[in-house]
Amino acid sequence: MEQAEAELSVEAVCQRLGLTARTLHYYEEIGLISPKSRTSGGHRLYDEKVVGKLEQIVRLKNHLGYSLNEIRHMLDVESRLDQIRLNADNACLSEEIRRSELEEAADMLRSTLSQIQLKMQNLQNMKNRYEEKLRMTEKALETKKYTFISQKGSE
Amino acid sequence: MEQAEAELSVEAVCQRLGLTARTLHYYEEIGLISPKSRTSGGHRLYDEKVVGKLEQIVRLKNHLGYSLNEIRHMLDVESRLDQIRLNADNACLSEEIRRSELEEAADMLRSTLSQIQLKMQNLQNMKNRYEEKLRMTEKALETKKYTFISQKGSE
DNA sequence: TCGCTTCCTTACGTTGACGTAAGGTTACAT
DNA sequence: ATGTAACCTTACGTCAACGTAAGGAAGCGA
Repeated sequence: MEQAEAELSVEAVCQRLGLTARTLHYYEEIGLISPKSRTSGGHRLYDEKVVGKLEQIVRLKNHLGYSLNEIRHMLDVESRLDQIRLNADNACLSEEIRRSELEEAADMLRSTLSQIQLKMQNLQNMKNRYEEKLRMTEKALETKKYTFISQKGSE
Repeated sequence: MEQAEAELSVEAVCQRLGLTARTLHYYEEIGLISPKSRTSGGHRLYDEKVVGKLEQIVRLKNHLGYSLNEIRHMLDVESRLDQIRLNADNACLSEEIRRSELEEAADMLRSTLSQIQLKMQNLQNMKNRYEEKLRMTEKALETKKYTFISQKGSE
């Protein structure tokens, strides 16, 4: 189906995402990512899937303030969901086991979603707060402008 | 105007916010907060203003993932704005200086707001993503339920 | 094959945000 | 006055998330 994807070197991935090699190694150490393969000499080779994962990691970490532990947890849930979906129509485990896995995943998703909801509320509050402050500051600047002008040369 | 506010001990503040004394000390060390006064023996006394500030710090840190450095920066901008507003109608500095301070503050506010905007977008994306996953998981559970029922006792 | 760059592993260093322990002082109820 | 709980300062410990340096192997264009 997919024709052999381009294999990305460490450098290529780092440049595209603004990360360092050390960061990739570290994320691999703690089980967040792993290279698709290695060269005969042991050099890591990544694919586009890893790049997408890394993008998500960066967003979750930098913009949303999740720790790498939390992120791993979230990614684990996602991959387990994919896993379940994969062998859903395919080979079959016990119905009960599959059910409980799905329930667990759903719970995690709901909890994550409520966390996100909370964060959004906080962000909205912050936004309102700072917008108000900005309005006041701009208003102050407006009035100052007038006094400034009227001082320099009236009319 | 304000009648002497209740003075809060370290313990009182910590209990209300779920923080430790060490945290208060640390925040004081790095210039985030400071006690309103001290007892003759050197014990710290806080007021309600500090509590509000701490609440904001906690929100910015835990929910929005800002570092204490970034937070100090934001609080600095806010307090400088208050400062400007205070001696706005009161004693007067040079108009130009005041203007440039206001401009600077406005810039910082705008940059902070755009950061917040970005975070909200990211959060919205995450939310959509996880809602979709949740929907699919729930759908899977629904269909499983039927097969489960029809297996056990049809009708 | 040579030279240069990229990459490997191993391992110690660093920074932020506190935790924790020590040794002594202050506040307050009895 | 006294016990004890809360507090003080000083200082070393810790954990996450990498940075950085060392010494050597792999890739690769000329």
